[in-house]
Amino acid sequence: MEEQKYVLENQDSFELKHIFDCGQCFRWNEETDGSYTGVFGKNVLNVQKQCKKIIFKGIVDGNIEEIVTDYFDLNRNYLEIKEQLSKIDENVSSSVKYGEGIRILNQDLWETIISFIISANNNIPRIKGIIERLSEKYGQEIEWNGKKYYTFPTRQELENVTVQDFRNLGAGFRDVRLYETTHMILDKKVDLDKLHHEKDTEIVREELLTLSGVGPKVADCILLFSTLKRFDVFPIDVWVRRVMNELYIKNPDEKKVNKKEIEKIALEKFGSLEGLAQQYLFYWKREA
DNA sequence: ACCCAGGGTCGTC
DNA sequence: GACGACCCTGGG
Repeated sequence: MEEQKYVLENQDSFELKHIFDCGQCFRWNEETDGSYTGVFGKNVLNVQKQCKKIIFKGIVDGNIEEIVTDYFDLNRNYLEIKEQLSKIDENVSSSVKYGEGIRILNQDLWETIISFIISANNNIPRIKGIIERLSEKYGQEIEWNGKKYYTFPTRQELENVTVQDFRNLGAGFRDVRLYETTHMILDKKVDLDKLHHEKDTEIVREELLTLSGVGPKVADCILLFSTLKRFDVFPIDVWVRRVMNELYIKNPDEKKVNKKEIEKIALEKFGSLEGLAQQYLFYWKREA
């Protein structure tokens, strides 16, 4: 395939570091020139920002403008969202200012499910390593500029992968979960296409929770970061627990903070934008 | 050397 | 509903 290029001018709310380091994705890496390269779908893409210009180029399966517009959520008005969130209080306002260039990517549902099962009780360097090895071993190779990249394996490509194979990739105790979930999806015990057509977030959530290795936190991440794209969820991890406690609850023993209490406050304060609020607060707290 | 924590989930009580 | 166990890696 031929390299394609697309240039975007005067795009607001688009900072590479904010988008790729806010914890929503695991396959984007910074180059020495400050640009980022990543693999998604059958695409290998490099993104760089020069002043107000954003330059996308790479090996892309389809029309680059359409693919980029969809993946980077370019049709959504983030200025309006940020304005609404900033009205809530000083803290949210600071966090929004800090991560003003965040965009929530439209990532493939299957890839997001597997990636966040791997993320459980794990750290980011290791998560990235496992996903990279998984792709190298079972995905398709794409060569670009003399470098080799690998697509994230499809569910069919993982059909014959054993529990031990997952363990050998370094997945640890998540091996069984990955195996079971892969087969539940292959057997359509959970039908990913149907999930996209279901409107009620709570029903989709219940369905995701039947997957092995998917608990409340992982389910919410899948809902927020994949093409399911729900903002009425609030993934609670150690960082969000920390920041919510510091800002609103102020319990001296952070671990004792009740999840229900966090959820209640989040819903009251952030309403239907709670997923986005979570992301700004998470990025703010974890980076600073 | 040793301990701890990391974008949690699961089985057991 | 609370509690410990779980694989593995990096950092103090």
